[in-house]
Amino acid sequence: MAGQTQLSERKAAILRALVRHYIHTGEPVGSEALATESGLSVSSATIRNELAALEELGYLTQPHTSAGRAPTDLAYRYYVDLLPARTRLRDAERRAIVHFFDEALEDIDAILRGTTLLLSNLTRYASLALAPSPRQEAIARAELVSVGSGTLLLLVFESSRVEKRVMELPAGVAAADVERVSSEIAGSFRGETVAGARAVAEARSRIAPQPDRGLFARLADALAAVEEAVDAEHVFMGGVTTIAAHESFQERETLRQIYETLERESAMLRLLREAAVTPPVAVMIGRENPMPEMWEASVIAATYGAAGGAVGTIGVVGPTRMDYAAAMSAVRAVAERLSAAVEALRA
Amino acid sequence: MAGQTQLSERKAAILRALVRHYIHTGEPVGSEALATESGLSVSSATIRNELAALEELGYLTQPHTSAGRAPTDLAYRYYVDLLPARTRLRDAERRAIVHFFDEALEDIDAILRGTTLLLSNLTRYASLALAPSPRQEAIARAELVSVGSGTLLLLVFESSRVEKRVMELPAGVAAADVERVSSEIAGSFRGETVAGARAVAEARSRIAPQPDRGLFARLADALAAVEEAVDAEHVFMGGVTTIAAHESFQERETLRQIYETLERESAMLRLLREAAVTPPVAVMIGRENPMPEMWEASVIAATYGAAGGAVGTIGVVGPTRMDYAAAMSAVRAVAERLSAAVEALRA
DNA sequence: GTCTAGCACTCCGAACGGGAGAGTGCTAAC
DNA sequence: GTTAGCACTCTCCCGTTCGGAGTGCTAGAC
Repeated sequence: MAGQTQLSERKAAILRALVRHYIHTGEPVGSEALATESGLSVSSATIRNELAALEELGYLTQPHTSAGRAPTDLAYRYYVDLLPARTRLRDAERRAIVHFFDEALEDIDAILRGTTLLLSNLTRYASLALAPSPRQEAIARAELVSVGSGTLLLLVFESSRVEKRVMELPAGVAAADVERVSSEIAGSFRGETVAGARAVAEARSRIAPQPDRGLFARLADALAAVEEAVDAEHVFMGGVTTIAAHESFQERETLRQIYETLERESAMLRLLREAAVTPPVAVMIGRENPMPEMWEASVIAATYGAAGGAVGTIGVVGPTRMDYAAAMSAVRAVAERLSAAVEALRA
Repeated sequence: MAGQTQLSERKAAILRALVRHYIHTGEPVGSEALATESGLSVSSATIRNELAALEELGYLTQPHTSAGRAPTDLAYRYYVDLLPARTRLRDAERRAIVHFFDEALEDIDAILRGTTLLLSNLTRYASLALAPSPRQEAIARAELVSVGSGTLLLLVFESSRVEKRVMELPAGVAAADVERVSSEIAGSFRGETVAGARAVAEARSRIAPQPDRGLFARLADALAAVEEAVDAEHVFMGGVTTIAAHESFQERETLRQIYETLERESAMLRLLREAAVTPPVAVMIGRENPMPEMWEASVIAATYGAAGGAVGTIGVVGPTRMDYAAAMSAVRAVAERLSAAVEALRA
């Protein structure tokens, strides 16, 4: 149960070999197999003793007395922490990534949508991408547009992202008033963040003459709503179905819960945010996850973004028995390329 | 195998009772159960004879010789075609629908997103919503906005939908030129459809003086791209996970295929389009579906939209053993309310 | 003291075989 | 045409058996 103890070199070697083996086969590993694979020249009996010790330390579990051992989350954590900082991708993977980013670098949303597909093709896990939040971003254009249904507040950010919000107008506001306020905010919101724009609108809602006053109050409300919505609205997912293929998720219920959690965008938001605090690649294994529904899954995440700009997050979700080495390098490589692509978009 | 034969009244009654029973229990139905439930006063032996005949006609299958019978797609089709045009919703369902549409009638995208959740809560099936394509819709505002990454073509439609497209500018175009063309299209695109706007841009690209000429050519390209993208980009889904709960989808592979198909937006687009040709509610049962991956599933779809405006589609996807009566009335009721809501948005 | 060979033991999972239950098809009588 | 009766078929469940995998322990070797 301790787990913090420094492992002997031999225990470490056995543990590494076991995790590697288990990730590969998915079957509990026996002492015999480890004796040949670990590279140590000791007998299976010795391995058995070490295995019992490792189980005592909390690294391993036994499904039943006469089965081999499987890694616990703690073992995966140990394994991941010792993984080399960067493993080489396969050529095919490199090519897929390069090829993708050579193509259409249109619009950030399109890129991210594509990125999720790329990532889930590379890893065979579900993948997620979070657009950089424009909270910190400067507004390039703000205006009010009259459409059939009412009046639309339109915000265009420097990253070319567009946010819109339908506003209810207070009574007694004429088209000309809307027009006037629209050209006012075109000037006064430009270069501001959403929060800044809201402050401006609030200030004006206190001092402007009617009917502008009421209009500015509504504007402040709409901006507050944009601030709220801005994070949630841009989560992209891809390959969610691929994880159904992994036999770790045999119980329908686990799978259903994971799907359901994936479907709740806000949950994913939180997940990626929490996961991606450790650069360059963050790994969250099984029960390390704050959400109990995801305790059978692991998340690998990395942030991306142009230097000095807002950051977004990408990641994959798979079974705890995951090919961490491969997934981590894939996520990392894609994040790096994606950062470059975002950088290019700004130029 | 024929299936087109007119069924005797008694066969029809038995078939109806069987389908109803099977939808309820999911178990093959025996002659005994039907004898009591069908309302006919005949013995189970008679029913057995009729069942054998119905099987011969292709309406029923037997998992094995000593099991009851289950409906084929043909039986479901027969059952659905005889369903009353409109069945009453439960009070709780009515209330859920009314309640939802009383709330936030903000923005069409938000409504549709909510609608998918509503529908899947009502039916316990996966649900889809397709936004009305703005192909036929009038442009309320068009403009060019300079952002960090380049120039953005921004189109606001009367329904408050916004489409954007990043444009590469030809060499030798100054900010002032963009400005000028932007105010020109603000006037000339207004009230046009996307196709109309493209025609305008094309015409101008032939006769305008440089540098506007090149700019209009790019504009025409961008508008063509918008036309392409406009259908695909607005498919909403909800409750995709709920269908995992239905025991009809026990084989993981079937479920995976369905998920995968649902994930392919273009496939869903096609599906809903094809499904929703028969008003008021279209039903596509099992193998009636053009895509083999969906042969284990049924789709119920209905169109919605403001009178005279573009139509969108909503629908649900569930197992062929589906509560058709309930699902059809739910889809229908939601589509009607949704039409009213869309109508209200326009006013 | 550490390692190892050997062995008894445990447990799972596949294979097997009956027995109950559900439902059929058929036959013969009404 | 309908029905009671019955033999038959098939599945599903349950208990049993049995081989295999892998363990823990002990006693001896280094």
